Amino acid sequence: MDNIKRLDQRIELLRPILGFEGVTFQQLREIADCSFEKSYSKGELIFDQGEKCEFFYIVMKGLVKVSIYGSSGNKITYLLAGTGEPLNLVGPFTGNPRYLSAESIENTSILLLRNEDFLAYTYRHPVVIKNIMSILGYAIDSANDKILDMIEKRVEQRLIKVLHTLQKKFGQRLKFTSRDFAELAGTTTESTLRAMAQFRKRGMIKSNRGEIIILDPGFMENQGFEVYWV
Amino acid sequence: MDNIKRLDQRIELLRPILGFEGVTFQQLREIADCSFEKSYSKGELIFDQGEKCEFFYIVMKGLVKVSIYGSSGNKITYLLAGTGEPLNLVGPFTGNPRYLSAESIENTSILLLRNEDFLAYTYRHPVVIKNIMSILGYAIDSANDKILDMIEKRVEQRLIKVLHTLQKKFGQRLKFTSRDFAELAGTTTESTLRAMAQFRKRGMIKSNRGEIIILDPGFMENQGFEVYWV
DNA sequence: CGGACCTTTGACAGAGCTCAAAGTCTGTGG
DNA sequence: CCACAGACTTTGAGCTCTGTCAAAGGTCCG
Repeated sequence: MDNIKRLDQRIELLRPILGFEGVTFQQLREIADCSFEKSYSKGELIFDQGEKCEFFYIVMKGLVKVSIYGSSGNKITYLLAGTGEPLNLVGPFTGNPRYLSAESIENTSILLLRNEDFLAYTYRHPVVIKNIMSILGYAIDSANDKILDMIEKRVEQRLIKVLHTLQKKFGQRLKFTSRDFAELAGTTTESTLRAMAQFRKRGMIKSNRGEIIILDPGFMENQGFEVYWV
Repeated sequence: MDNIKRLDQRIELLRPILGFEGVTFQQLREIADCSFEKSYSKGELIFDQGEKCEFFYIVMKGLVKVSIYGSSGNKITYLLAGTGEPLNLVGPFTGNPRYLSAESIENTSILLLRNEDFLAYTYRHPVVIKNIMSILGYAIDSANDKILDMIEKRVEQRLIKVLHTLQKKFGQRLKFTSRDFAELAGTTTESTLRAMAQFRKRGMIKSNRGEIIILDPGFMENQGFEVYWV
């Protein structure tokens, strides 16, 4: 049956995340049972800031950008979530709106769980709570780190850090536009393009429309750069 | 007995925080029983970044500044914790080091609980988990908001926002140095001093060494400024 | 084909960081 | 009780990074 197959897929998606490894198949099945899927095409809005949170979202396929808009049209990217990554860890607990919006940047399918279903389950597994706390800790540390970088690092250095971060997560071929990089580094598209021109001159990268290829992965590694958490 | 009195104090400290209201006296007593106190004089380091976390810290009396240091000596303040406020919500769950250090900025006494004691207790009370998640959510949103403000707001505006925030928390008389304000707004002492000179000219504030008095609280209220979470 | 989006580059201006020097306050220790 | 070192405040001058505005060409999609 196709339905069974689908359920299996969901179970395999859930198992490796948040500490669900230790959980029995039967239990995972229960939770997978009351989940459902939703598809979004490239560029579609998944949720917007200020909306109440009713569901817990996990990316099944594709790529999602979670970001924040400033009052003068600026935007920063807070999280890039791929397969198996959750979009909103806090929301299900409070149900309250957050200052985050999520947008698919590829064709994406999302697994949704009602808050209650996710929570009922979570409360029974301390290790899941622990892992969520740990992730939120990283998120906070990373955000604070970015604030510091805004103060003491220049655009170029922040961009190298962004490239390094993305390389660790996605490999050497990064299919993002300069605007995407700018939103990650907290700068403008123009400054990003200028910096990229520099990097190209130095032989650090190669670039086509909508993608950057990192030529010398070792270089950034050796710089002693920390990575952000995205 | 003095000991009984002390225990009562601790219980009264714990009750209003994190959703412990609903908890019976007996249970609070249990947890207060295995806590202990520690005193720090002004300017003392309570914990440093990179240390493992063994205890959950709550401020009993005084004021604590939780901050992060950058590689070139910069520093930003992440949290100002007064009576009843916890210093490290994530630490007890993971035990892992964070990028945070805490320093008393008044003579302070802290209530400490071993991670295990705090957690054992917490896991039994979903409302506590929920409240912790909620606080962490605010912390993340606030940090992201600060990043946006670093991009699109000028030093003056960020400082007004900081003053507004502190006013809400501490009232019109703010006993902080310009360096403290700078660390909150993500700028330098000099720029802060210059901005404060402006505010003084405009009749918004009055200032002495080590304190700022906000003269027109309504003004900031009406500006439609959001506040940070500190 | 046309519009939308992305890239590229130039010129310019200004916010604010840095360095510097001097004055003021405070509390610690002799 | 006084002196002095350290911390805080104040203000100036200069410089530079980078955001803003602008113009033009390339690419993709409907």
